[in-house]
Amino acid sequence: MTQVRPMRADARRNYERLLTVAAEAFAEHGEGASLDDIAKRAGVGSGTLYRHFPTRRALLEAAYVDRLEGFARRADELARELPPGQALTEWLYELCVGTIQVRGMRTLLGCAVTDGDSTLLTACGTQVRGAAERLVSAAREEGSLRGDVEPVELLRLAHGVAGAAELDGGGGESIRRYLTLLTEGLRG
Amino acid sequence: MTQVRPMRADARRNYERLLTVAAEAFAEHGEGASLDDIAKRAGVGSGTLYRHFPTRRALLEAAYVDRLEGFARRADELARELPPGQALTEWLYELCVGTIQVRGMRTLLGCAVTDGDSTLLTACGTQVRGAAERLVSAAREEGSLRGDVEPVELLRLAHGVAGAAELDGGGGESIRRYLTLLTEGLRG
DNA sequence: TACCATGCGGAGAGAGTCTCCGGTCCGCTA
DNA sequence: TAGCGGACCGGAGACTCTCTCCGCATGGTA
Repeated sequence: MTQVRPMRADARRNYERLLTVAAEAFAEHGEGASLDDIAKRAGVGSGTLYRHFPTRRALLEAAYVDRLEGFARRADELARELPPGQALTEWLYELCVGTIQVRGMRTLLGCAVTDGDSTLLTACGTQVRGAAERLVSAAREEGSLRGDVEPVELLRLAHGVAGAAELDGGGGESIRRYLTLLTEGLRG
Repeated sequence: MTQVRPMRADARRNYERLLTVAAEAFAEHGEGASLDDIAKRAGVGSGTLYRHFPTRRALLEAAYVDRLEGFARRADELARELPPGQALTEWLYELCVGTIQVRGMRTLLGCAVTDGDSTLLTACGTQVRGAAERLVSAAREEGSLRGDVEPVELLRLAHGVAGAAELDGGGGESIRRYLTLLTEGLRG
């Protein structure tokens, strides 16, 4: 927005390379992946990495914003394809799968669902929350979702379900199971 | 069990000191607390720390086994004091509170609920799972819990709920809310 | 072509982990 | 209660990772 001057060509190149490598590294080693190693694999000095991304968090966010935005878009797709209740369930499922598969994304999605302090993340957290709101209100209207659940509560519960499923080994079946329990409740 | 020879007095003293300090440090700084710092605060060299506890994990486990065992004992207390359904709910609540309050315990409880590779943890994980089983079967018999929930699933869900509540700020109210949603289900 | 701000890279300080081994001191025996 | 052997100690130091700093290279512009 306030990007007055465009990045120099070499800078832009390095920036992109870092993002690509970082996404791989975080997916592989989790969010603790070595930053110097990422720099090395991207063929740049560590100074360059830290200039573009002052903190580990900044890099993590930048590497995954597009996926986070992807979740938001996916919500609207599902809303078009399925009846509200199913769309919501399916979206939560995909959210959980994504959270587990891409190891570095766990925390990130968690934060996107909290009052963030990062502009970048806040922006796309807002998109995700917006998507959740649309799905939730449609499902409510249909009568398939209880009236008093806040969208953000649902997102946090999904995050929790992903955590639970991860303890199981993180397969899609575990996620489905825990989502079912959550949906239907535990009562006898 | 195969501890033929008792520890020498000074060794035992150091061991105990390390445990005390470690529990404090982990509670305060999370499981990433500096080990050398723990050694220093306990007044021993880092060599001593690593001799007693070869890995961070070993120390973390040793520092919290008693609390984990405490959870198991607490289950039986609650079973005596309250009707089965309530006892279960209350236990899960306390489990979540403990998980959040003692920062280092999060992962630990998670692992206690998975097929562990540590003898120490497996032992007390078994206690916790046993306690969960007793509460679950009582609640089932009473008819307040659906018949197809495995105790271990419940433990993992509780872990997830703690995660969700932590995103909220981790207050007791959040935990209660999420447990309620889980218990009653999300249906409209 | 020449200029210079933008951007680069990697040396190095700082913090943490973990090992190794010379030295200490506990606890047993006479 | 002195003396011995081995269990146990402590901290120096090698290694890894993070992050900063600054002399140097280079893309964009005139």
